[in-house]
Amino acid sequence: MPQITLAMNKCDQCIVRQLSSLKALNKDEVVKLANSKTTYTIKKGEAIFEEGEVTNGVFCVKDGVGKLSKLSANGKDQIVKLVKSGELLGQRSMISNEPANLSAKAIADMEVCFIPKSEIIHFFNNNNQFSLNLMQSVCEDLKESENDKIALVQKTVKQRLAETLLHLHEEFGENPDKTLKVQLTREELAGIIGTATESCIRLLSDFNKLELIELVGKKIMLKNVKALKRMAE
Amino acid sequence: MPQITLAMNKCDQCIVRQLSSLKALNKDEVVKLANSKTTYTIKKGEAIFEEGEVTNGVFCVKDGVGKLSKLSANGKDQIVKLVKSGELLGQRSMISNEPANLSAKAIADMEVCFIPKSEIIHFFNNNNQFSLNLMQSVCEDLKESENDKIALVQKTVKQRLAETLLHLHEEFGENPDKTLKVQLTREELAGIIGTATESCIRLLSDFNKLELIELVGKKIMLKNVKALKRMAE
DNA sequence: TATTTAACATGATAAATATCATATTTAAAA
DNA sequence: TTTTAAATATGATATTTATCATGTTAAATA
Repeated sequence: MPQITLAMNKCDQCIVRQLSSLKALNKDEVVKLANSKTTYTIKKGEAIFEEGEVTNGVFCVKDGVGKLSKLSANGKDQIVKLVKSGELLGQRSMISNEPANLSAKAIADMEVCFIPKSEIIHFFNNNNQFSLNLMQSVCEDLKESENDKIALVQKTVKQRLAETLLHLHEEFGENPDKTLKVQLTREELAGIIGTATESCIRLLSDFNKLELIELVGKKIMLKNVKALKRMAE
Repeated sequence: MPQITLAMNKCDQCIVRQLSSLKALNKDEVVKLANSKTTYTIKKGEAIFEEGEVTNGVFCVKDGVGKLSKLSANGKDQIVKLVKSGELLGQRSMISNEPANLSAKAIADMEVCFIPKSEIIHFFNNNNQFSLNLMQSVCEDLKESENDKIALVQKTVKQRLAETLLHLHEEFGENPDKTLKVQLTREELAGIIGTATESCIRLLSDFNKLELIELVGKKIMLKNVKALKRMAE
C-alpha cells in the first residue's frame, strides 16, 4: 500500500508532529491525520482566520510565524501571542465550541495544515497521551497569559519592552548578523507590549543610546542581555 | 453497603459535583472520589496554597469565595481570578506538573475539598466526558485571561472598574439590601482592575457622585447598570 | 529613476495614573 | 469603653504614557 505509507510519512516527518500534542499519535492515527488534512500557504500579512470566524478545526504551523491578535475600537491591534513552526493554532476555540476570539495573521510567510475538528476529537477520545498533551498545551498558554496579565499591571512599558525583546530572542533566535530573527514592525512590537507605537519607538531609541540594543535599520540586535534582564525585573 | 452509599451521597449532593467537570463522573467514580477527598475549612484571609507550593491535586470549592493572586515586588497583590462555590482550584498547576504559579486565599470563609492528583488523572484517562469538561474549563479560563489582558491595554481604569463592578454583580449577585454580595476591600478591587488603591477609591467616589453606584459604608450598590455598561465600552 | 507611500523618528503637549501626605471613618483589640 | 490599627477618603504633586504634529528615512510602485 504505497499511498498509505506516503500519507503517513508526510505527517510523520513534519515538525508539528514532532513538537506539538500530535507527537502522541501512533502510526495508524498519523495515517488518518495525513488523509484528512489540507495544506495552505499564507503570505505575510494575510489572515488564517479572523475574529468571530468559526474554524471547526485546528491549524498546524509547519513554517513561518503568526500572530494572534484583537483589534480595538481605536484601531490598535493588541497581540496576544505569537506562534511559530511546530505549534497548533485554534485549539481553544475548537474545544470551547466557539467562534475564534482572536484573529490569526501571518507575520512571515506561513505554511499551515488544517485538521478538521472530528479528527482531533477522535484522537482526544481514543488517545490518553494526546489528550493530556493537548491539555498541557492549553495549560501552558493559560499560565503564560496570566503572567502576561500580571506583567501588564506590575511592570512599566520600559520593563515590558526589555522583557519582550529577551523573549523574542529566546524563542525565535537571531540571524547571522545577530539581529532578531522575527521581523516585527514597531507597531507590532508595541502591540505585544501593550503601548503606543510612538512610545515603543522612543524606548527603542533610548535602549539604543544606552547600548542595550543596536538598531540596524528596522532590525534589532541585543547588545547587552544582562542589562536587559536587570531592566526587565 | 451503607458506608458506600453514604460516601457516594456525600459527594453526589455536592455543588461542585453538580457544577464542575466532576459532573461527568459516574456513581462508582463518585464513590472513589468521596473516599479519597479531604475536607478543609479556610477562614477569611487564610491561604489554601501559596505561590511556589506543590499542591499535587485540586481543590473543590464547596462554599465561600477565594482569590488567585500574585504578589508584586512593591507589595501589591494582583488578583488574577476569583473563584466561587462549585469551581475547581489548582487544575492548571496539577496538569502542568508545576508548583502553583499563584496564591489562593479566602476572601470569605471557605469550605474546600482536596482531591489527590492520582484520582483526577485516573478520571481523566478513563472518562472522556470528564477530560473534555476539564479541558473546556481550562479553555474558558484561557479565554477570560486573554480578554482581561486585552482589556488591561485597551481600556482605561475607569472602564475597567465599571466592567469589574458589572462582572461582580453578575457572577456573585447582590445582598437583600441590593449591595454586591462579594465583599472586597478597595485594595482587592484595585488588585482586580490593576490600579492603585487610591485611584480605585477615587473613581468609586466619582461613580458615587455620578449616581452610577451608591457607597453603603464599605459596600457597593449598583444604581445605574445601563450607564455602567455604556461606560465599560 | 522618479514618485508615492509606509515605516520610523522625535519634539511638544495633554491626559491618565501613581505616589505621597494627611484626614476621617470604621472595626478590632486591649 | 478606650485604645489602636486598619480601611477609606481626598488633596497636592510627580510620573508615566498617549496623543498630536511634523520631519526623515526606507521601500514599494509607476
